[in-house]
Amino acid sequence: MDQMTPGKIQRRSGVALWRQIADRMRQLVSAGAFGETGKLPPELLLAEQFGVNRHTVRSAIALLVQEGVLRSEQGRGTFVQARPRLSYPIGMRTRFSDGLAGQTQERIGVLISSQREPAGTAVAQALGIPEGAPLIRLETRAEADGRPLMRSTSWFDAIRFAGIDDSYAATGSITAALKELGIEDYTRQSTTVTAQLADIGDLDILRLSPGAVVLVAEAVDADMAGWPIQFLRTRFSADRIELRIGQGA
Amino acid sequence: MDQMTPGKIQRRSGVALWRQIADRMRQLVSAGAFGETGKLPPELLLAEQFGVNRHTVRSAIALLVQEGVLRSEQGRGTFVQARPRLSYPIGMRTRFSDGLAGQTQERIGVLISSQREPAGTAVAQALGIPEGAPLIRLETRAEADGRPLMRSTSWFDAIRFAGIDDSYAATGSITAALKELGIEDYTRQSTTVTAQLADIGDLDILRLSPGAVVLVAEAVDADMAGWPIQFLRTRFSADRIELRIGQGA
DNA sequence: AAATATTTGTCCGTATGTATT
DNA sequence: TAATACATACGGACAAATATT
Repeated sequence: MDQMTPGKIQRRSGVALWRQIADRMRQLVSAGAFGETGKLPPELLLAEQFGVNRHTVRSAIALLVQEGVLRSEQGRGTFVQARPRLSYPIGMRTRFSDGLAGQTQERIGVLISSQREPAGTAVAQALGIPEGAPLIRLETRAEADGRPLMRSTSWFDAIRFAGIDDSYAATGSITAALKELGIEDYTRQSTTVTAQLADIGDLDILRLSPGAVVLVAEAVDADMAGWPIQFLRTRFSADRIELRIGQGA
Repeated sequence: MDQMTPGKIQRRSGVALWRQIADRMRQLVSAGAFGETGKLPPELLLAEQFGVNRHTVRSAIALLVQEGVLRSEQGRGTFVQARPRLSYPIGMRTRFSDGLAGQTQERIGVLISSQREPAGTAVAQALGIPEGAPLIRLETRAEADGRPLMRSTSWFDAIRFAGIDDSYAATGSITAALKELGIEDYTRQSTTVTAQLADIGDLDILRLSPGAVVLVAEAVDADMAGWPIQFLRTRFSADRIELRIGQGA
């Protein structure tokens, strides 16, 4: 498939032309079209390729500039601003901090909220505990390069892991928090990956705009004896990340 | 997160209200809201919850009916039509036919097109061959339960695997086609997963509507000696599938 | 079995938003 | 900036099919 070919835009599809074009251009940018220089064709040429008026292309570019994907300079042109996708390894020893080491400068894990709640059906099954058992649920967000990258919801046994919310808040890392609670090591037991349109919470927490895509990974971690210790659901901003399986992960 | 809460709809966002509502309802359906019966609240109630007119909700429902997600019956109500997500295992021995065995009735692999082309940078690197080396590219589509589930582009060394297009067309299976060419067994070497909005080709081949999401898996298969034999890029309709890693995959 | 209430399907007209010229 | 065409969204009214009493 020729990635440079803009492709036809669909009218009366319920999505405004300028938004369709913005979505397509976001794709093109993350696919590395526009080459080394990152310079986009002039607006008039883009308008012609998409088969729309220049005003419509300008609306699309305005959104992408606001998102930080593009940068416009009067008289010079429009340029790609975004960095390449981060590569997130998934495997037996999946850990956020290790996985992205070397790919990004600052990495910050922030505790958004924590609360106690009884185990629902899905979580209880994943953790191998009775339904209704007391759990601690952590809502966290992680940033890379100064922008939100993913948000996670994780569930722990409230008795065995009492105080993990405070430990996480202090360390900003699940691995470190578990270590404070006596878990020296753990492994990933299973991971399930799906993809969706970003929901309202994603738009807010990950600072996305409507129509953005999120990768959703649900995983179970177990201690070295094989007992499940946490169930977590992580939502990644799909534009910024790829999940890598195998290859020494 | 309360899955039943419709969430706020944004006006003037470049996405029509009926499409935002359709996207949200598609999510709710695949999250298993609407319970065992699969019966949706009446249009008037939905309209009230979303804060729009009944006609707007009807436009959203009309799209989902056309997609096969919902089914409307005059006088009775509107019901969930979609089946649960298929679960696709990713691991050393990933194979389409084995992976989905037992989950779906009919499974058909169709050859859309094939052609010879020189190796591009990415493919050459993945297959460990010189750039510009002759390749055979296969475009295929697979259906499950009578609806398109995924489409794949795969690249093979044109010399070693001459005639694989005919073999695939005849058998409808990569595994079978490779066996005809003397490859008795092979393993998955690596997989990379991303997610995007469906592009024009996806909309056409997978029969999706604009705003749909696709899971993209890029993988390298190697023979038992560890030599790469194929590079493939598979695009799954994200609504219909989840990728499962670990757990005996 | 009959009357009533619910729920989806269709039609009208009008106001606003989007895209082009 | 203004004029035009079309898509989107709303409100109301009624018909048709089904469910309830």
